[in-house]
Amino acid sequence: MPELPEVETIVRGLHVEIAGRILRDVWVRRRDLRLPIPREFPERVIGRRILAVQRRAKYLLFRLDDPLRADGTLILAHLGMTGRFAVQTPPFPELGAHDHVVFLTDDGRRTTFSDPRRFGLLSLGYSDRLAEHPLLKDLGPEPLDASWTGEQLLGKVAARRSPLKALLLNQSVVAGLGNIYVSEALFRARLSPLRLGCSLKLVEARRLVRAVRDVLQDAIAAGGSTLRDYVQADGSIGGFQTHFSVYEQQDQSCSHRGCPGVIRRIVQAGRSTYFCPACQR
DNA sequence: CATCACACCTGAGTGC
DNA sequence: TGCACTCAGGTGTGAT
Repeated sequence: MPELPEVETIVRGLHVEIAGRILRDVWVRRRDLRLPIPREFPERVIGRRILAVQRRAKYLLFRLDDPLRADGTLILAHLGMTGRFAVQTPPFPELGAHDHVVFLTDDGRRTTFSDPRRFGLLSLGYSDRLAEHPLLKDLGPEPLDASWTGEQLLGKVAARRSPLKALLLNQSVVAGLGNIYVSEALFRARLSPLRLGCSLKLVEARRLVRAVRDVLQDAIAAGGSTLRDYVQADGSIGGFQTHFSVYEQQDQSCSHRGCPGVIRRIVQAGRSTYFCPACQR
């Protein structure tokens, strides 16, 4: 489900709600997510204070204080397709079959991690060794960082014979994009998802970088996109799904000024791609 | 490498 | 109502 804008929205909401709180108890009701939750998870986090909630790619990072380390422990979470975090205030609703982990905080509230499909994960790491973490070490640059440039992108894809769609989905090329925002960014950059990496010119790579950044920023400003499962930390839905230019817009006319094209849906590597064959070249 | 099929798992929607 | 089937914001593996 959640791509960078959805994760960023949830992270910001969680930071406001639970940063500064102490974890009084943690219930792991089901361990077998995409990766098993470590057995020592509760003992490692109970009693710790949440210092901050941050994001790297599509991972949520909960930084915890830790009297045993100069720079502490952290919880890594990935939402997969259907994962969600919800901060709840008493009286608490009954827990459901998909509420796999419950965090009780010292303010009397609780935060639940739910994930019907169990493609998500919860793991542990150390703040001072983030870059070496097995789940993070191969991730590419953050697209919203100023250090990610057209030159940087071109350096990664110039020798590749994969289509741009696949390259942008590849988290080691650039981190955080998923199926929605790849289609949307390629549309804004007027580049065909079928173009191969090795065909990209510098001006096009720069255009693509700008388009990726613009669409991600617009989506974050709208609180992300809700198709089916995604909700913000407070349970409200996102707003960007009404701004899609191409995603799930097949047979609609192209929204680029003066373009006579019609949006098409194709399948690349088993996943839907939406684009305008007329203006995306 | 690159591409594809397939796997993980559940729920929603559709057509008969 | 039931059943079969398709599809879904992700990621990883193994075959070719």
